Amino acid sequence: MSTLTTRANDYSQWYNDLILKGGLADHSSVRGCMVIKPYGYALWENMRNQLDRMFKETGHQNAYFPIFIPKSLFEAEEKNAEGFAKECAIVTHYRLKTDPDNKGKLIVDPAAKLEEELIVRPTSEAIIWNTYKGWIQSYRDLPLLINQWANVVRWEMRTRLFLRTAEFLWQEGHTAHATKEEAIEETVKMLDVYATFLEEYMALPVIKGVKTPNERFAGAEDTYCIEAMMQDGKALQAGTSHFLGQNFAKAFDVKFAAKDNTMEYVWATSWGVSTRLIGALVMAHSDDQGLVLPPRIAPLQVVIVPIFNKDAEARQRIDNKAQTLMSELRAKGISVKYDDDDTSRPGWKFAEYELKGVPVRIALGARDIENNQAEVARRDTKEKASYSLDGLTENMAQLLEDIQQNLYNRALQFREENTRKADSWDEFVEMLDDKGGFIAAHWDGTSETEEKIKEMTKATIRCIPLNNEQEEGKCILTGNPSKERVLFARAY
RNA sequence: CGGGAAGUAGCGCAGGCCGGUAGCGCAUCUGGUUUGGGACCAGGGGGUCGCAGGUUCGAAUCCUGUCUUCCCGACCA
Repeated sequence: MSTLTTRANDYSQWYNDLILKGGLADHSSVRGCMVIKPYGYALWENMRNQLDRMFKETGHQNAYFPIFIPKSLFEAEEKNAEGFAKECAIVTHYRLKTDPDNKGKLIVDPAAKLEEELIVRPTSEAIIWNTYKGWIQSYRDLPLLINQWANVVRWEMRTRLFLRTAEFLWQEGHTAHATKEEAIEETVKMLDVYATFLEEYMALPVIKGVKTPNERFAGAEDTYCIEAMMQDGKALQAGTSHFLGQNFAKAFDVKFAAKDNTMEYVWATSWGVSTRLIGALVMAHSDDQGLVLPPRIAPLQVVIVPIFNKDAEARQRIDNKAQTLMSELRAKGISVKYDDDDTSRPGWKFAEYELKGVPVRIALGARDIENNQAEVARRDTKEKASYSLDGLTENMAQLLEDIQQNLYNRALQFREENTRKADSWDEFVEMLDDKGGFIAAHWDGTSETEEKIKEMTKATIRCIPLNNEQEEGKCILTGNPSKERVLFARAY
């Protein structure tokens, strides 16, 4: 019987409790690395499968590149290398040997030093563009649309389960195009894919936008992003899509023969989302009773809990009905579990499945069978209602859709309520400290001002929203002229 | 890398100041009664107290060193 920390009491602790007690992941004995447990991994698989489908529908293919990147390749694109240099794990040796001074222990064999160090990939542009050089000769080879599902390592100072771990799972798309326009189009297209996925499957509304130069991916010309709002009013960058220009093509000398027989550098994009999305999901929808998972990606959509009593015949009737119901639901493509485990009681199960965020719970007892009904509880609102057993399957399919929609609406409403305009510095600071959330404010467009605001308030420019309304105004800090508002927030 | 906390049974913790050979709750196992919101009774099992030294007749406890993890900052998806 575990009690969860409440959101109001300690939001961070609540988040940690949910991940650990909800069975999504555990800390491991490796600093900053987590073990993703079956339930968490099932969630990731559902997300991954859907994204993978969407990538393929937009013409991409999967491939796999090495986890190690020779240092000389890694440093080829200077800005990219610089950006990641301070958080890289590096392989320097390839062999251990027994310690002559300490039986049973191993030491790194100094004789097995590598000629050239290998970088454990923090991102794969380098190794991929080094490979693309051999794949691209002509405009006929373009566009090249590749995605990879992989793990990467970033040696972060401070880690948090799912939100920032030293090793994480992600996908990284790496595409090559003949023209700048086409590459930009791809960048935006994939941003849209991400936004669609988050909104339709994760029930999480996002703001699409462009990063300021300060926040741009190392080596990119432009970084597009989707930003989501968590329940504590902080922003979370949920995905990025980069227009890389010709930076990597130049660094790795990837040219193609154009139709007019001239040699040109290839245009590139890269885009990714990671297991961080699971953190976003948890922080956006869950409550003090546990996880709340959107039906479309929940590992388990419906759980049937039988309420038995001493009456063996009644037990048989309940069991039969539950089995029938289960196969009907499965036939409709709904994932369902019948929990007839006799070692724990109904009340325990109710609490457990609430903790796990299962969207719908059906309780079935002798009383229900007699009345030809079932008690249905939805996780999002915790409402309970009696449903007739006739047509229950169809109603459950509809209920799952309703829950999906409700979660989205709720998150959208929350974001709208917590998005404000600030027109002066005092107002800006007050809103930030008082309410948090997104603040739309004028900014003079300089990195210096952005840095200063960050230092003073810890708020960063999350993005310049796409299709942003143009409006004359004055920078909240400097008073210099500005043509549009940008979105500020404190962020994860 | 700075600041804080913690390592004792699977999990959560007490014991430590005042040294005497380890305890509580949950979980687990056995038997039984139960089952509409985290059941109850009875019995049982499980720990070289993070690691290495030292002090002592004797160390979870005192001393020295060391490792690790977590939390808060700076860095980042």
